[in-house]
Amino acid sequence: MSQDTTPRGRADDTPGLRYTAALADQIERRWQQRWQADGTYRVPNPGEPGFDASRPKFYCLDMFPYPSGAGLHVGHPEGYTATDIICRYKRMKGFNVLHPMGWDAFGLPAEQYALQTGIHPSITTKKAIDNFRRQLQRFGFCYDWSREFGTIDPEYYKWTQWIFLQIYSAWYDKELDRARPIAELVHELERGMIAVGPSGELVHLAGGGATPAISGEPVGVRMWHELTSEERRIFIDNQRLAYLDEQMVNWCPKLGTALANDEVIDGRSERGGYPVLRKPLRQWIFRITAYAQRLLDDLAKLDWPASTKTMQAEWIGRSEGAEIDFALDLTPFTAPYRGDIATFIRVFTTRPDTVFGATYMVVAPEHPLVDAVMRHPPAGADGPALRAYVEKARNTSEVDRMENRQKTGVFSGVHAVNPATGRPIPVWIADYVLMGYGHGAIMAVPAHDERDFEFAQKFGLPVKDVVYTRVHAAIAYFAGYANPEEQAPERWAGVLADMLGLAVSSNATPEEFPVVLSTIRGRRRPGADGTAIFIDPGAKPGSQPGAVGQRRGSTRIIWLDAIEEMKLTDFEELRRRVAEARITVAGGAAYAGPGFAVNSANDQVSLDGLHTEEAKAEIIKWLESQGAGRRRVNFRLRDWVFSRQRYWGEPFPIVYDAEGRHYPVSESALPVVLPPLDDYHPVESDDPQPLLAKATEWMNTTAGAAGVSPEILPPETPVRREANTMPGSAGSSWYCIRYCDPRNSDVFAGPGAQAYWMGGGPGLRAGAEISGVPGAARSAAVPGPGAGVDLYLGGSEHAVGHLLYSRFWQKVLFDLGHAPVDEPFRKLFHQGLITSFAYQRKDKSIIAVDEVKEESEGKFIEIATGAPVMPVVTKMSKRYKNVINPDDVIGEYGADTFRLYEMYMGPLEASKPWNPRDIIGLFRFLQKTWRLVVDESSGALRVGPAVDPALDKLLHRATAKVAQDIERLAFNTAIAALIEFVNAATSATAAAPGAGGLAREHIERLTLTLAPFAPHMAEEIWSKLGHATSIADAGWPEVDVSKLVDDQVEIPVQVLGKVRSRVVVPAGADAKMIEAAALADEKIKELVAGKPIKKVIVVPGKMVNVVV
RNA sequence: GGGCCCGUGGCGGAACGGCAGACGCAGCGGACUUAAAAUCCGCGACCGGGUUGCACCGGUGUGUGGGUUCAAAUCCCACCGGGCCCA
Repeated sequence: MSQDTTPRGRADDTPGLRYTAALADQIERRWQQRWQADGTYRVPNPGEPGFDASRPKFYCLDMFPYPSGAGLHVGHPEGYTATDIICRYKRMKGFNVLHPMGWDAFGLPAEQYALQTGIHPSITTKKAIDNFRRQLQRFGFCYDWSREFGTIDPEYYKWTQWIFLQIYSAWYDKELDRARPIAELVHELERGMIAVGPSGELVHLAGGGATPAISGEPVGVRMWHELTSEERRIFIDNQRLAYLDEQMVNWCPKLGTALANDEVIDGRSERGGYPVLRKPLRQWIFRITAYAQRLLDDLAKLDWPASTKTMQAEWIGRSEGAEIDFALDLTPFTAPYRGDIATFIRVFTTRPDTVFGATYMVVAPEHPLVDAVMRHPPAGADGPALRAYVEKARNTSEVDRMENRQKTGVFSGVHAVNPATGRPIPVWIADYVLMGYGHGAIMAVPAHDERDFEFAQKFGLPVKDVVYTRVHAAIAYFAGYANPEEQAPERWAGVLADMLGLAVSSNATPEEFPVVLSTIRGRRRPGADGTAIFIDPGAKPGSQPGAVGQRRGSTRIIWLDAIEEMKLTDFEELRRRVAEARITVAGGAAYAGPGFAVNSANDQVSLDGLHTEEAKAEIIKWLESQGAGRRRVNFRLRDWVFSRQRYWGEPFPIVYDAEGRHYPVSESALPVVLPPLDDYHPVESDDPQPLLAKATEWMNTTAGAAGVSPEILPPETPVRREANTMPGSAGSSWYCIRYCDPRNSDVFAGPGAQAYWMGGGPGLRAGAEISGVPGAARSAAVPGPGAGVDLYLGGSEHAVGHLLYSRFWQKVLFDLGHAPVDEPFRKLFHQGLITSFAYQRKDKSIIAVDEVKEESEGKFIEIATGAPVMPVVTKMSKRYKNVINPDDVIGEYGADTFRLYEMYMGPLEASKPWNPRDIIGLFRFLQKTWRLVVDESSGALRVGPAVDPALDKLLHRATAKVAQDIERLAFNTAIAALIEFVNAATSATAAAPGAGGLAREHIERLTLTLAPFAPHMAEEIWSKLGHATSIADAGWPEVDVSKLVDDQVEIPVQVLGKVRSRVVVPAGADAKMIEAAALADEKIKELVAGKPIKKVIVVPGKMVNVVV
């Protein structure tokens, strides 16, 4: 207990056994020790002594914490208390409950601390863990601490490295749509079932390897036996799910480290303000994109918050469209260099229907064409300007480039040919196109893409309409068919406005425009011809006389304004704009939505008049026939860069030979243990160098010493270890599996343990059976109810990162036959943020709570200036001095009160402010409960002889409500129900002082119902009741449903929806009886007297509404 | 700019489309006490009528404006305000 707090409820004449903070502390510590000594919360695995196979399983997981040096804050126990309550409840309901805890302990803060102090991160981390564990245990959570581990434990990260090797040794078979071991790929290559395509891609040969020599294999396809060993190696490496590639990193030479995007501000490091360069670095990358479709599809079977699913779906970002090849005009290049340059630019577009409107192209500064252009600047390019631009752009982070307010770019000097129009279009280089998306190049359709439009406006590039909205189409029709009278300077705009108004309000299609125009022409006799078009579908006929006229009047003004916006001088100009396909420019913004294709025809294909979806299908068909494009699904999801240039992470089980070829460390040599460093200062260097490279002795070794199998490399071969380490998300991507079997030293988790805790129970087929069963694998193991973690609780900030990576690892392990399910977390829940009060100045800046005083009731001023400030709710922050330390709160009230308070604050998912004033209410509740059942001076139970039937009903109802509310994670209302009962029981026993207290039966039931929320007090009372075993093992009290209903119910009676009276009827009364009772009521009779009763609505047991 | 979520007493919050404000805090009143603390009991949205004061009666109330419905805090539309995510 900290010294600066005052325990509650202490006074001179306090009875010795009043529930004070001191007593709470004594009770809580005593039981915590007892639970630990007895192993109360240890959960055996299948096959272990004490395991009861007849019980269903419940796996409840908290997102494990990063143990920071600052210790727990009040946000941690919120989620942990919630899961603790559920787990205790489920256990009482007869489940085998797995509820583990551990540490996500690799990470930057410990490394930075090491840099300042020279203390090894493992020392600081272990200290932080000890502190976290102590704090958590003080809450009395029912974790099975025997399963605890940290991601930094070599016995754990051995298996993290092992999983990396599984991913490294796997490839994705697109035919079977699952990952398979590389060995199987080699086998199929050898048998001729798979061959290598012209650009090194994998080609499945129909008919297998039986007749590889017979014609039919595509040109350029080579068989395995035709490849050199080096070619084979490159092919295999390109198929791996973990592969090496160059990726740009934000390298800060001064800090000697790579920085995350958000650590770079305006090209300088956030810390220190040193220059940051974009440098390519060879890094390990996971081919998560191979799983994009499955990661998207499988969201459907998860019980997750809809918002989180949406975020993942958007992150994966599936879009359907086409890949289109634009031939390059190579004439500007001098002849000898032409062979050096690709003959076309490939783009991905979601709007192939707009290809006729592609008036220029843009490639990213990193695009291969740019390198070619810089090597041999073509005639039309400004070489120096081009180099300067590319240089600058390549050193700007993607985030900065995307935020780019002003479009920048430079002409490459090259032209491409639009395959649809056959016309040459210029190719520009601009940083608003990213190399990472599509193919790093776009066809620019300025009329129908916002960014392309901006760019075209800035550089004076042509804009061509190829999609019309209904309005555009109507304008074009008018331009073509207006009669001379309607073209008159004083009339054309008015007629056009009427036409647009009618076309839009009637949803007219272009074919109907002639009717629209003729209707307009005859509008002096509106509606006379009875055309459907004229009738406004929204207006109720006859309901509002004049409405149609008024509507048309105001509509006309709106359209006149719109026409004026287009700044047209006269009808001739309108006609010219339409002819030049430049209506969009006049509108001042691109139109990116769907519409009707226009100006989109060549000799072979015409999209004109087709709606966007039809136009897409039509143009793709044509492009495919020309060999210039194909249908394509594209994902926004990028492959996962898995290397970090840090020290405090898992080392890779990989070594390189002198030629830079990589080899895996064999399983038997794992773990590859992180070597100590003399000091943790990075080396200042322009050349990106991971920190681990400083451990030179460890770095430079031999294949044998590193543990590479002699079958792949002779033991004496000198090798260099991989100097990068894995990211923080490595260890957290599979910890949920390890908890099933945390001490297993033979496998990452035993199949039986996994099948029980992660699978659908013991009945689910073991993982080993799944491996190598093509096609059948996934359908056989679609997780049913109970598959995966049954409840995973943690903050929504992990909605994409951690939660997506874990799903990916789980799927890989599943595909390879190592895991029984392909989704780790069946049900997910996010607890809300706990905020705190602070104060805000007039200028909206936040001021710390200790710099403010309350001048008068509800009026706060800043002490330094006397200026008034407003109380606001913000995140807890050291800066605002509004951080709450759980240790202090427990010292003042005890852990049971803390738990109750956090659960009572509001709905679990809502963010809610910590209000110290409110805690006392929950402390009083516990005190009252204690007083109700325990004599404060003797400590004996206050047991009354008789069961009070009224209380009996109330208590059964409370138990039922608490159970119901726990199931739906509504702890605040569950606690309210408990408070209500205790209040009622207190009144009842006070009213009958002779009776002595609650009946024993009631004390038991109340204690059991309270147990999940306030386990220490419940355990104390439970033992006073004479039970020798823990209340954790007691059964949840049965509810007698007959006690949940009353004989008589009071039903409100409404007249015209307002409550006017109430009638008492028997509980089971049917609608007729209730209606009769309601109509017989004096007040109701009076109110409806003289009025005919039109209708009586009766909701049995609920209410009556009389309509007169 | 786009998407999602949320606006209920002085505060935190309750409320399967069916009695708005459960429960807690703060406040007020009473009991107990020499007194206080603690405890126990009670009151608690607003306006009007009524009454010495109650009781009671009528009306208005869930950010604003509309709509659907016998009935709306709850469903739909628009707006205002706040939050989160993406850009």
